[in-house]
Amino acid sequence: MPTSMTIGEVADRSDVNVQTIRYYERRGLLPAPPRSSSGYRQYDADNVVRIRFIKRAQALGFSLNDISELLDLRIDPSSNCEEVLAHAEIKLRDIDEKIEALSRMRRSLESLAGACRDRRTTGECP
Amino acid sequence: MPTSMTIGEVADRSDVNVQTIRYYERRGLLPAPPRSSSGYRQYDADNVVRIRFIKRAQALGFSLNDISELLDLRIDPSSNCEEVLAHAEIKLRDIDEKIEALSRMRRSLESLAGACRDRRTTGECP
DNA sequence: CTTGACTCTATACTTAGGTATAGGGGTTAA
DNA sequence: TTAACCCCTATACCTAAGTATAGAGTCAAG
Repeated sequence: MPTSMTIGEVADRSDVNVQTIRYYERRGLLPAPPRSSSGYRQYDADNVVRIRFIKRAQALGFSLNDISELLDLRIDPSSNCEEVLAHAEIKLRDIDEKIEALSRMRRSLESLAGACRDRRTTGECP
Repeated sequence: MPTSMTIGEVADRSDVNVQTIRYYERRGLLPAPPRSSSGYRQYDADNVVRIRFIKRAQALGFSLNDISELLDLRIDPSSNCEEVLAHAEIKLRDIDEKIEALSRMRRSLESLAGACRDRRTTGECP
C-alpha cells in the first residue's frame, strides 16, 4: 500500500499553508482525499505535485479559475477528445502569448543592461 | 505643443478604469501629470504606453511592487549604472525562470494535445 | 444659460486568494 | 495519563488591487 501523508506534511513539502490546502479543496482545485478513521485527510505524493503546479501557474499570471481549467484538461485525457483538444489549443495560445510578452520584456531589459555594461567598460560610470 | 488627454481618454485608450489610473498615481506607478487651470490631469501618449505595460506585466504574474521596480530601472538609465545593472540582472533571471516554466507547461500541454489528435485521426474518439 | 457628461477629492466597498482563531478532538512520547 | 502537538470544522479576518459613491466643480452643445 502506498504510504500516506497528513495535511501538515503535504503543506511542508509543497511550501504552502495548511489552510491553503483546505481552501484549494473547497475551491475544487484538489480532490477531496480519503480520510482516516478519525477524520484526518490522507494524501499521497501526487497532491504535492499538483499543489506545486498550482503555485507555479499562479506565478505566471494564471488565476485559480484558469488553473482549474488547465488541471481539468488532464484529469481524463481519454474522454471528450474534441473538447479537450479545443481547450488545450486555447490554453496553448495563452501560453504562447505570455512567452512572447516575456521575450519582448526580456529583450528590452537586455538592451538596457547592455547599454549599462558598455558605459561601464568605457569608464562613463559615476 | 504636444496635445494632451484627459484621464477619461487615457482610460479608454489603455482599457482600464479611470479610478485605476488615479490609484496607480497614488501608488507611484504613474508620475503625477501636469494639471489644467481647473485642476484636470493632462496626459500624453507615453502614459498610455506605461499603463499598457503595467497591465501586460501583471498578466505575467508581476505584482505592482515588482512592476514599480521594473519601471524604475528605465526612469534614468544614465545614473547609478552599477546598481541599475544589478537590478536588471535580477529581473532578467526572474523573466528567464518564467519563460522556462511556461515552456515546460507548453510542452506537456502540447503532448496532451498531440495524443488527442492522434486518437482522433485513428478514429478512437467518442 | 442650462443640461449632461465629464473632472476633482475623499472615503467606502468589493473580489481574489488566502490566513488566523476559536472550540473541540486525536496521537504520541515521557 | 498528561503535555505538546497535531488534526477537524466553522467563521472571522487580512492584503493586494482595484471599483464605486458622495458631494462639489468644469466644460461644451444646444
